[in-house]
Amino acid sequence: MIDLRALRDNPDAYRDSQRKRGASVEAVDALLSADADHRSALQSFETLRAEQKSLGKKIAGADPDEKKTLLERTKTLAEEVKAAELKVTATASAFDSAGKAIPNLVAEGAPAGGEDDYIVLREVGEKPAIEEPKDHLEIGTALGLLDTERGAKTSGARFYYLTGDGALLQLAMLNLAIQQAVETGFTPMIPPVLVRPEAMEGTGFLGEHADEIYYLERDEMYLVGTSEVPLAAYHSGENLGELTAPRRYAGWSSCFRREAGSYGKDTRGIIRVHQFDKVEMFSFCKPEDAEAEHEKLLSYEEQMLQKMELPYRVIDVAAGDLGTSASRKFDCEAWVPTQGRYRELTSTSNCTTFQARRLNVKYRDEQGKNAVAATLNGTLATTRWLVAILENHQRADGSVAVPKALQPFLGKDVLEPKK
RNA sequence: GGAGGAUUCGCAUAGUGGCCUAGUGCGCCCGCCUGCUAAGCGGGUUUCGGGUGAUACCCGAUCAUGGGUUCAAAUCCCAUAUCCUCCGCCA
Repeated sequence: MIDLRALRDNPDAYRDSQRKRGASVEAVDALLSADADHRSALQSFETLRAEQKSLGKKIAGADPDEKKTLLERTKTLAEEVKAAELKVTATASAFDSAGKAIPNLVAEGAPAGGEDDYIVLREVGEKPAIEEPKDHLEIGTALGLLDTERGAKTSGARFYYLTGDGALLQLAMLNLAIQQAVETGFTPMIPPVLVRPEAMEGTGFLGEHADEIYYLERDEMYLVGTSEVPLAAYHSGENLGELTAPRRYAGWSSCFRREAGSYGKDTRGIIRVHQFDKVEMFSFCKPEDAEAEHEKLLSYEEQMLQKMELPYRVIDVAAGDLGTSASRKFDCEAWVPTQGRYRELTSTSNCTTFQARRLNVKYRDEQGKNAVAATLNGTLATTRWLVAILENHQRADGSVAVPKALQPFLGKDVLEPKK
């Protein structure tokens, strides 16, 4: 939910933002007029209601004769109040949907345009020179790390088993991510992955992502596509107090995505799957600290990528490719040798107060007033990283070198083909 | 799956149709008193929205949520959610 007061003050900023996203500029004016309608309906209701209340008070203390005449009047008034209230309900819901139609205000520095209009901020690391590289599926299968055939047998396309050292490799990576998160002041969390509609709604995923989400109809619950959802909802309806430093959480969870509309895309291997595991960073902070916190989250992501010894680049995602809640987003993309291109491994978004306004997360500002907090999220490791690790660290003899940082967790420095 | 109980301000509680403008205690904030501290004394303290780009003032909503009854609902009725206790089933 955007800041309505800010929109009233400066509608042009929101029109510009919509333009940058390639979204509807008219939506801003639709919201403004819905707001005006709602406020005028609210005022007539409140006036009538005030009259009704004061009459009610008179009746309580009136003598019988007086009471009778007063009752005559209140009866018609009760009708009017009811009608006015109905109108308020209607304008409120129109206003509400008009409000939800507007995504977060795009940050000033973010590039305008669509998916391909990102700006490359930097490239880090050396792309490995591999003659005839094998892809991660071939390597993973040969080394007994990965079994997509049996995954499909059990659960269908886009499911897989991580087996043996493959399972250990993922656990090692996620453990390292949690360890790093704890060292940098995050509280580790293992959250619920089934959530109620309010949690999904509050994080803004039921809008554009609705098709992507698994829904359990019998229980009215959703399977989360990221632990961002339960982490954001963790403090919903709460006041976090002074919030002198960002409140940071690192969630470890399985993530579930329907991948509707991606038929034929990335069907090979585990680049795009229905279920994967992830360590996700999530911060609550003061709005004025959000930009600095965003840089921090990005730097933690880069630290993890460097520990995995992966060549990567950082992109500043264009406005049209931002999620509903994000005002700015940086992705880190790792080099994938067999594809000859960079693929997204992490994504960090600054949601400013957009998400927190929906979830009703507040803090106490310097004047002691309640104000809406800012939220940010970022990826620290996911199953997809295994793709980049296997492909970049493959060696001519068919083995895969284990990044130094993972060796203590894995107990070995190389993954050999099984004999 | 079944039976019962609960849900009121940050916390604990009072409140069974109009005198509830929701009381009290704790906590918190301001002040007084005190050579310090504690105690004591006085005052303030739900949240959200509108009037209204306003620390004052006025109005409305808010007693888990949504409906209903009524001129009038924290209070009565219905549904839902959550928590607790017990019974059944069970990985």
